[in-house]
Amino acid sequence: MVASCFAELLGERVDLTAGEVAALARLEERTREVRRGAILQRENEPCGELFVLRRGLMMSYVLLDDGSRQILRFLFPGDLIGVPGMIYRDSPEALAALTDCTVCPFEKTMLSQLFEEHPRLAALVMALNQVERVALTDRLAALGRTSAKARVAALLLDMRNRLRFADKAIGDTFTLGLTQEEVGDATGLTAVHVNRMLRQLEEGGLIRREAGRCTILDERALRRAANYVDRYERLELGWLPTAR
Amino acid sequence: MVASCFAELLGERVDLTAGEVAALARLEERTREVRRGAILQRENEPCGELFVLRRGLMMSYVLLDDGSRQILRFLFPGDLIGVPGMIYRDSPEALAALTDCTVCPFEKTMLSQLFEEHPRLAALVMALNQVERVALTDRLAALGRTSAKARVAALLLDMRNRLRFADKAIGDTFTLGLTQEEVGDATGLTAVHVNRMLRQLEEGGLIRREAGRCTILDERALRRAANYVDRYERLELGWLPTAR
DNA sequence: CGAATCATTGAGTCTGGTCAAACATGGTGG
DNA sequence: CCACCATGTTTGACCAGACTCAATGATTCG
Repeated sequence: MVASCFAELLGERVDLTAGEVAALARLEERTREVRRGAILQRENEPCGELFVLRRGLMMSYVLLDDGSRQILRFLFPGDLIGVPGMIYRDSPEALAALTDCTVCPFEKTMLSQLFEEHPRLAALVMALNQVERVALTDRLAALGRTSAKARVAALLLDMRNRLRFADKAIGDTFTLGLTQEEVGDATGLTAVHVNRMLRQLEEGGLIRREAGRCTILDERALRRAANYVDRYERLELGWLPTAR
Repeated sequence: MVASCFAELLGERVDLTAGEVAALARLEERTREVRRGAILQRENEPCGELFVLRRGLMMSYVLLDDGSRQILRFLFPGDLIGVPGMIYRDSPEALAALTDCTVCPFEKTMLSQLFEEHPRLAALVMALNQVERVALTDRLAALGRTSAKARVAALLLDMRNRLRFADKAIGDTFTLGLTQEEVGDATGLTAVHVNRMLRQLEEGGLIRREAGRCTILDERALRRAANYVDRYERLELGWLPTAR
């Protein structure tokens, strides 16, 4: 096993030096197990720590007054999670495990140490923040201006791509690992309507579903229906400072 | 005039050293004027530069296939804009001026220099990125899970707060400076429906409108209607590395 | 003063929500 | 192995919030 899951993720983008790898490994010295369904961080409760997600699938979400939930983001191994804890006393979002997970908690002072000692890593972390930011604005535009069908299609494509990033063996068939209610909470729809949209996509020959697995039959058409752009591709990182 | 608009914004959060102020001033050595209505950066076109917004109100937005527009964010003096240009060759979002503006373009290599020489500023920039990220997720939740009235109310509160941040003299009355179509494109509604929601807020005694100005009559009720939290307040920055 | 942009209002439509029931699935304990 | 329960999926009938289209006022600007 690699020393650091986060280093592995960053290593996809740039060649890390031994010193950088060592610094990143320090973020993952401790581990904690989180059971499927368990809540790692509740909304509006103090958040002293940040985490690296090492294993499993998690989500961040908020609950509204009327009890409805908006899922903000799905979290994959290598993701830095609970980052808003860096600047707020109480967490603006909740973190929960969708599968059994392993997380590595670390103190926020570790981050400032990273910034001092490894400017290139700091810049890289900020670059990945930007990727996340752009992915969020894509979803914002989807919620504001696209149809229910397009939002569901976009979610399927995004999940497939992110699952594939972790497991290169994944092709056009994958296990979504979400209930239709969760898909609805991510796309701003009801579970019932998600079901109808999945059916439409299936009837249109864009996807096939069987036994909890989903196959993308016509990726081009699905991308068109979804207005989807993969933001994790083709990053320009030539401007990064030199490694230390 | 202060050397740097960005320094002024950061200076609201921490006491900057002379060296830091000087480094920030280098981001704003050049200036460019942008006319009201002009587009500084088109979507999907190469974006070589980043900018500091020095004067005026701008917005970032995306256009969808069907011609509709989603406004992602309104931009105020001191904001770093076009940041996604840091990692993508082509801009994922457009930038346009809502009033006559002054911007300060700078190269992305300037950023890496900042990261190397001023780790505290790098951390601070990242912290402000997080504020922006959380503000975006608030809007995501609003678009996904709240009513039209709530979204319009949230926009009013947010614009008032951000205008007040720049001009402390602003109280409960302010000039919104947006057309109802722009409000709609920011909230995922049509201009017609925005008009009806404003009317409802006015009839409910929450706001008053006259001659393009808006007065918040019952801030508590408006906050409640909007589910609004000001994310620009109460940041915890004690963990920042020491200044250089 | 005319043209253009923006705000307002009404009538009718449609996308997506609500409610409720039936159906599938999988895990559990007897 | 099977009955049972909990959870999740599917489907139908109906409803409502938000959209569309269209017309009329109000402002602003040249």
